[in-house]
Amino acid sequence: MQGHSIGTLSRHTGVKVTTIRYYEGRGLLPDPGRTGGGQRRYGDAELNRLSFIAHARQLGFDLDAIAELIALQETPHAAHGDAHRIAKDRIVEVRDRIERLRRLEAELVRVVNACDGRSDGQPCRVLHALADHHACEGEH
Amino acid sequence: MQGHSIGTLSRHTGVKVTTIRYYEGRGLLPDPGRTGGGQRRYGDAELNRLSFIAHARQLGFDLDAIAELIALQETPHAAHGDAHRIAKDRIVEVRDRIERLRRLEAELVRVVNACDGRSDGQPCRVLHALADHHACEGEH
DNA sequence: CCTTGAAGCTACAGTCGCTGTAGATCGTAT
DNA sequence: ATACGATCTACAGCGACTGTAGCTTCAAGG
Repeated sequence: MQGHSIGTLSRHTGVKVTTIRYYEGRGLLPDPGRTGGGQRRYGDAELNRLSFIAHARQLGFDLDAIAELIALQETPHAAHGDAHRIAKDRIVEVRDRIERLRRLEAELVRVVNACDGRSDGQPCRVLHALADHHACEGEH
Repeated sequence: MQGHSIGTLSRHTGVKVTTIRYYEGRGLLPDPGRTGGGQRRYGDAELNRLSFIAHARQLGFDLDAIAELIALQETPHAAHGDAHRIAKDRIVEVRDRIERLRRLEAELVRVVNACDGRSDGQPCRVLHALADHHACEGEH
């Protein structure tokens, strides 16, 4: 039977079979053709779309954003601004997340250093430091 | 009636009322005393524990790790090594996450730059760049 | 004392993005 | 013809909550 099976798509994209079916249910992939026995068969267009979805997911776009990007692909007009907006929003999100994680790291280091190197009978300072939010510099 | 209501605890810790009840169900908070009418009343010990949980959550510990940390608090012996291990594991996780996000940011910037500044009638390069994983430097 | 309105109660469904299961059927190589 | 892996549907479960419905209780004002 011609076309790619769902497993072939999975192997090519690294997206699990169950996840592909889930994407179909979410409307991110069109209903594919079926064999006489009811198994899905895909063409290259579906393979490309799935690659697009997989890559966008790896970049942290959520499925709604990806659906929006796909819709933009279908209507090439006026897609410029919108696609940029979505991608730029994502950059802002990522930068924000990096910043917060950096503060987190500093705080965790503080917590661990509160006790490191000691091994006397005292209760561990790590636990105390965790309870004590006031010692944090800046919010997180 | 003496003691803090669940709403008071919520206000002091920033943890939502429903979340406090959820923590109770998960065993992170003990079953509190109740008024004659069945409402929860808390003492300062519970308030402190909830603050601990809230702070640890902000630092990204999951509820299982927090349960483990609480158990360590109850048995001060031998808690040193374990508490340090948990916290240090978390630092490693956070650093790893920062690194991956940094690669992500670079990739997103690449995607946006693929088109930025142009506004002719061409289909947007952002969408093309998103489909094209091969152009990524390094994995993500 | 009585009313009112906010706050609390339980129980359960929904969120997101899958993942895992059960039990059946299909496709293909030998 | 048979065996065996791949695929099918349908649904439950994950983590960490959040939201809803339909109640009851508490505390303050009149």
